[in-house]
Amino acid sequence: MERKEISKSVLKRLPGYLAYLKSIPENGSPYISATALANALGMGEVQVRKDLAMVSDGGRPKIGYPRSVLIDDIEQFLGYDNTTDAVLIGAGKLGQALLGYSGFAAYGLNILAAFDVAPAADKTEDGKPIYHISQLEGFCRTHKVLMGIITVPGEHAQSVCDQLIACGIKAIWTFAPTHLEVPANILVQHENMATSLAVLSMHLQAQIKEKK
Amino acid sequence: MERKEISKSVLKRLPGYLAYLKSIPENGSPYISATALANALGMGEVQVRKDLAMVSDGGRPKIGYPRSVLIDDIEQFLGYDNTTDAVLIGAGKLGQALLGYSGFAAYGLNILAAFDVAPAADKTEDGKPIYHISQLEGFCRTHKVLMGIITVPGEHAQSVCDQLIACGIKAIWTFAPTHLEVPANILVQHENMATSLAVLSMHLQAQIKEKK
DNA sequence: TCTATATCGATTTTATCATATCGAAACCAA
DNA sequence: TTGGTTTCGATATGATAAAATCGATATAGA
Repeated sequence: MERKEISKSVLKRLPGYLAYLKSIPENGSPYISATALANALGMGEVQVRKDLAMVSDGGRPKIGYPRSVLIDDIEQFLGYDNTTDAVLIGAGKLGQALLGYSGFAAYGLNILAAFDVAPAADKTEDGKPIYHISQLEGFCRTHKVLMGIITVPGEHAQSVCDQLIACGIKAIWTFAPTHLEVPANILVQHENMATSLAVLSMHLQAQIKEKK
Repeated sequence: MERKEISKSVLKRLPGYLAYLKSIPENGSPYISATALANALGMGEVQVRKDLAMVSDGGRPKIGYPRSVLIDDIEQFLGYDNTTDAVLIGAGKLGQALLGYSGFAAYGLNILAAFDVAPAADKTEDGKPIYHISQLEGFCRTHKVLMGIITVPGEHAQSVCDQLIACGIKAIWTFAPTHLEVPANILVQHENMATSLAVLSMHLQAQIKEKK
């Protein structure tokens, strides 16, 4: 399967398919059709079929896709097979929650260490080291880290972000509720709680209004 | 300002504007133009202007929008002015991180209490009560809670989700990495870490490839 | 007072994504 | 073998959002 240009919206749906495919019990048919997937996830079957066609070519009429092949194809496409290393800045509650979440391994993410301005301990409960922020650059250079995760309060996010970029980081995953200014070749993925809340809040308002 | 139909993509951008507007120091001009906002956030000025026109009409040529009025208008539109109550299920690390995050108040979200199958304590450090899951329904009914936050492991998410709906919940914010099956009138907002990671991972792969 | 300029607001164009339709391939049953 | 059914894959249509363009208006400065 050669790589094609892929739209971001397709990309965002792939993890959903993957999660569902993995949740299917081992017994039962080793095949799964795009139609079945669509029904299970409540989506249009055409869309699912198109998405799958982007990343795999194991589909056969009347049969569907072999489940294991499909899983492998999606994982390979998403890069879950070769793990990427990351550092985390801000060992507060959220930071520690992320550090302790073992599920990231399945997505090919490996958080090597955490950094903080005032480390409360030198290791997390799970044994991940916590260093002082001053050691960040040295660590990133020696381990060739390309991804940084920001879990500091909003007012320090930009400064941390600048430091990460200075350390050679190319991709940033931020949980801080502020806009980050970065050069063009750096990708910032903003995990935006405020956005989600806005959508939810909107829905509730509409519901309440409707009831009247 | 009467309410218009608004697209979800506009809705998702509003919190960004709001955060930036609030970050501007109090001194300086009390006015801000759509053009200035666009430059600051690295967006197209037309898009910003259109978005602002949806929620406010205080814009004047050559002047821009009065900052305070604009902030109020966006907040009112997003419903940040009247707080909504919520319950949180799953008092693990992530759950506690969310419980302890004081920033939600600014978004009009008030987490009343947490529930768990095995509460480790009866209160969080911040004084929020943690109850056994069996008390969920009674609590929701008496407090007329409409929003539920799910921070349990994936394998229990669907069951928790069903319970919440049975309690009269209308909007669900889930951090579990699984698809949730719900009736049509219930809104599920999936805070999808896997999706974010896919986007980041994709970017890194492209970067590495490019270098060769 | 008058002109120039910055900005808003509306309209049109373009691009992107989602949905619908159609032919081809593969299995199943008669 | 043959017809029917299911499913894939490709093409075409439609909807939605982003971008570009243009006129109108209010302020600043001459």
